[in-house]
Amino acid sequence: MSSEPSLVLEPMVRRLSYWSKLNADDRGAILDLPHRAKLLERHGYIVREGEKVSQSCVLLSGYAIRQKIVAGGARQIVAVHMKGDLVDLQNSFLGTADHSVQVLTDSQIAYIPAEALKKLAFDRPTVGMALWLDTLVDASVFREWIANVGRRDAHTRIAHLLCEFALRLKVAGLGEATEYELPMTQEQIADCTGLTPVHVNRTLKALEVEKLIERRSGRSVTIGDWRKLAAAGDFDSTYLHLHENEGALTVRTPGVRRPGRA
Amino acid sequence: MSSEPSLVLEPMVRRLSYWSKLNADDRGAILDLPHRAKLLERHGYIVREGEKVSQSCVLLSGYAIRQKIVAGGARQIVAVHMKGDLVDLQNSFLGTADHSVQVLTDSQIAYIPAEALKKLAFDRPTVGMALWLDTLVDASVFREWIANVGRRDAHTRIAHLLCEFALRLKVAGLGEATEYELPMTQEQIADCTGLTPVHVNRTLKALEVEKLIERRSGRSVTIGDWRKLAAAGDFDSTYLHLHENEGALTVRTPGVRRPGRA
DNA sequence: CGGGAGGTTGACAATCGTCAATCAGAGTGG
DNA sequence: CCACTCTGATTGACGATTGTCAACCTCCCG
Repeated sequence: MSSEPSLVLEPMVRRLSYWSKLNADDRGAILDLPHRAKLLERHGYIVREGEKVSQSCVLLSGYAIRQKIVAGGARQIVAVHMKGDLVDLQNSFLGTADHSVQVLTDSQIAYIPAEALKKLAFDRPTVGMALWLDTLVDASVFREWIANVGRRDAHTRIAHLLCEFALRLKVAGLGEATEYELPMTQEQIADCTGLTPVHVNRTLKALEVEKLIERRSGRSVTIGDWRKLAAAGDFDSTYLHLHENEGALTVRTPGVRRPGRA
Repeated sequence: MSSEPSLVLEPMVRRLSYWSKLNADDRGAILDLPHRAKLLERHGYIVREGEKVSQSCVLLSGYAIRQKIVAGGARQIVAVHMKGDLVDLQNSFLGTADHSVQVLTDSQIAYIPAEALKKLAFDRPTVGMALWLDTLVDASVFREWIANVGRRDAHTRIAHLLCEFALRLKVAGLGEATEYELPMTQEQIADCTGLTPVHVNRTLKALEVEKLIERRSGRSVTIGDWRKLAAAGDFDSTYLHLHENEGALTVRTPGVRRPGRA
């Protein structure tokens, strides 16, 4: 750690601190990572599917999504990211991007060479483990999304998504869990949930009529009754692997097994 | 490497060698990992959702699945694993299992303490990187499954699954890519694809009528025309991150973008 | 030979998609 | 300040992919 480390990568430090106790040297080493900051406009691509990638990317502000396009042109969003998230470890270590990453809003990002990140990971096991855990939690969220899209109906599916955002925004320090600004259009929600925009619209309306959520101007969402919404969304925060206290909003639904399944 | 390393963990060495060039010391270190081998009977659980986990697990023979149960008892299978796969890095490093892992057939497994694995990973960066890449590829497969379940119709979805198995079995050295024994019942295929067993049955029949696959006694599947099946399944092997030559069976479907998507 | 798991098939229901029109709000330029 | 435009939200009518229910069949195994 020479002289004055830039504080640009601070959100990344914050994020990784969540998984491991980092000492001053660890933090310094992260802040000292070579990086290239950039302001990306709404709808800009961080990476495109199929590209060769050698840089990783941290989201410093704004929102981003990962998406895949299937035959026929339909889109599936496979993840949503917010401030501090390492949005491209996945692609960069594997060399070829198997999906695209796009920002939803004007966003500040910082590119970090994958090699530098790799070196840091193995020079400092504490940081390395934090990075690894970060990717493992991403994977856990992917699994939950498979279940969400595969085995829940539209109503449950959207309620689940709203619960996930609520908790993640709170953990990221971006707002209250029960009232937040959803950075997505209904079409984008549809692409997260494997539904159509029309059906999303109807389902949101239904959730509002049931008083599980309220909507005002723009895309603000207020959760009327967290417990009811979590129950409606079959939401159990275990998969987010939050620290004890932060999953507190959660309702645990005991897993009822369908009788007679091998 | 002391005396005679046991060869029990050989499938794990083979698997990790796929991602990094391991030297003799690396291989020796892996084989020397403390482990407890076990024969698990069909339908046995390696881990159950919600349990505390401190052991990782390697599949030495047989097949295993990861699954989640949603409200109402429906099951979603989120991954299928075969010989050599590290089936529980995901759960063990995170401490609490967010999903269950179950073997489909009688299988030999070996438990490895997560701590030992972690130590190995950071003592030997080459091995560490291989382990990390292994988890990143798992994550890539999860993403593809989200897209599969979210945005493809039943016909495409099942064709895609059959293609994935074909390639993975071949890479694992478990058979020819164009003819293999599917270790799953139709109900399990349904749980992989978010469909019902009845619909899976009809869809398989349709694939057979179209001569994309043949079925004989038991669950053997023969792929009639790989290119056609891959096209029908919108299958592009990029997401498996195989080495150049091994994705050769693949057909690349150029991503047609739906017009006018933000 | 009986039992059971899994595979097949038909009739019918429903969730969700498609198509298309209309509406509301934000930004832009004259 | 006010048309104009564009994106996104909303709604209705209708259609289809997929689910449900239930029966029956087939094979395997003790």
